[in-house]
Amino acid sequence: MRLPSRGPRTLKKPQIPSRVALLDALGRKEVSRVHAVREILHLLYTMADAITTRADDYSQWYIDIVRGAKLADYSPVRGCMIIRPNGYALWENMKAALDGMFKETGHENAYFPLFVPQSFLAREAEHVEGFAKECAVVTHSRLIDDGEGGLKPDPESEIGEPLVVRPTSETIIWNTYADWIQSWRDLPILINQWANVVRWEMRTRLFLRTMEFLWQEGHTAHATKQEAVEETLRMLDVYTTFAEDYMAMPVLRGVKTASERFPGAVDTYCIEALMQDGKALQAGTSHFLGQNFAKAFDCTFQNENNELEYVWATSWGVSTRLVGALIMTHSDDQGLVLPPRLAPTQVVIVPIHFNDEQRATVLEVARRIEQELADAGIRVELDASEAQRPGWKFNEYEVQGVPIRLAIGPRDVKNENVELARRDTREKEIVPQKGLTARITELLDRIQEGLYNRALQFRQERTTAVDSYDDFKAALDEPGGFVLAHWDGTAETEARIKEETKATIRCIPFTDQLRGLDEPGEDLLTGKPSEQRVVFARAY
RNA sequence: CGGGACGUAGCGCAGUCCGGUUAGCGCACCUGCUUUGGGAGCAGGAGGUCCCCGGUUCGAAUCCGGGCGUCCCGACCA
Repeated sequence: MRLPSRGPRTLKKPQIPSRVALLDALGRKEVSRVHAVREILHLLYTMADAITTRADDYSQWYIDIVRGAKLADYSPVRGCMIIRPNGYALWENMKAALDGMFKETGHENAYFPLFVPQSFLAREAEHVEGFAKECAVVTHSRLIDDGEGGLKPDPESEIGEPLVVRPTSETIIWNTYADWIQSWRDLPILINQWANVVRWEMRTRLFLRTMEFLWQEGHTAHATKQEAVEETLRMLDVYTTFAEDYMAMPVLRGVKTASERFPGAVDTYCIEALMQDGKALQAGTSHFLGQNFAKAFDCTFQNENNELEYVWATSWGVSTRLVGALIMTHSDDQGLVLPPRLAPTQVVIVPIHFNDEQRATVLEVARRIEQELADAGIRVELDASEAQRPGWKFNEYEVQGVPIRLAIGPRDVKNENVELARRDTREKEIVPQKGLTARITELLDRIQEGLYNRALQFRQERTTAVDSYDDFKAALDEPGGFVLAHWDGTAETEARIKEETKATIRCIPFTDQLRGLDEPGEDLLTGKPSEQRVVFARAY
């Protein structure tokens, strides 16, 4: 049973069956029972107020979290979402951390156009094939009265060559790089852009799959293959560090198989995370593009030996999908759980008082603590609003995933204590005001580490190595998650396994992650030789 | 694209079968009082082109025709 949560929602909950449907199900003579059934359902739908549990319905739980924590709304545009301040603050914190790491590794930010001439997209054969089916295309520049009180594109205003709303920017960027690069002295070019992209998708899942999303895309140009490959792997390392140190989300690193590769890439590397429902989520990708785009856009340079060579390329990106990954890695049935390093608010203070006199003394202490924490660089918020009562606030901040909550009431003022509640374990304790800042600084670190360890343990419990197809199928259901198995390297086998089990090869992992399991073997299905195990999973 | 359901206040719904007071209920919202250590109580209040167009009728949320939109299942996609 799914129950609606508090507050306005545009989301349609499952609807109570109509009278007609119930009459069909129960029989035409059961009119009174039909009324009773609908009455009961109606009561259940309106009286209770909870986030759907993960065990009950995982995808509904996810939607309840996103909406309950006010991260995003559905929009009037099908397939698009509205990122609310809470969700955007998370993305901003991710951006800030990543942007710093990009700068540290020598990258600069720039901005390229939203619109890509249609002909650009057609230049690289695999690239077109990969993206052509999901492009939004602009063909007109003007609206006119349609004579029926509405508007329509002015047929007179049809623009010459249609413009594609960028699904990714390789083409327009390489068209530009071709102008910028003549000599080996112009290389490398290390550019990143923060942007939105549009991919015309059928299904929507907030943050995980929407038509428009926000991301960063790095595009680099190099003089040698080796340098480009090194860059590709360097950025994969940056993503790994970000995922593990900031998001507290362990990831597997590896390279994609040919069928999962980015259209136009020579090699696609990825980090893969495991969500709580046992499904894998690609959390970031880094592509070695070889000379494919350089050739498509005739981008050459003269090397030190006065020879003309094509430029070597990389591109790499992460998107607002990471917000979805964050949710599904840590959150519980009470709501969002955020790692302190990314939490927009790390500590919330809730004052409790029964009269004006108490209000004054409680707030005085609360403000002093707020100031001390802020001075220590902690993101702290004092909620002194009288619009809601303390109990309501407790719940609200729990749903929103604030890592630490402090409650201060008259009792605490008198005893020079505060009540400290941590979101990750839901433990509460009374602690002295003295030394509070140091305690909280240390606790935030411990929470960050604890979340990572919990997620890592979860992943380890759901990573299985198997050597037979029967075991493989069993492991996908129980315990689920990542299944390490041998594969003969052919697309045919990969496709057949996908067809039969819905599992795909998430990556061919770097072998340092396969401690003790890096022996060669034989393919599950065909028995043909395999150099190493690959990671299978059902995926988002 | 095929099959099914739905469209009434910000949200969730009742009322429609069988046409007839001023279209109701819960949540949310506004005002006041009492409250406040885990989603407060009471009282008062505001909020509606009943998806749109046309028809039948003395009278349409309700019946009829057409249109639009949304959701679910399948197909497709990842």
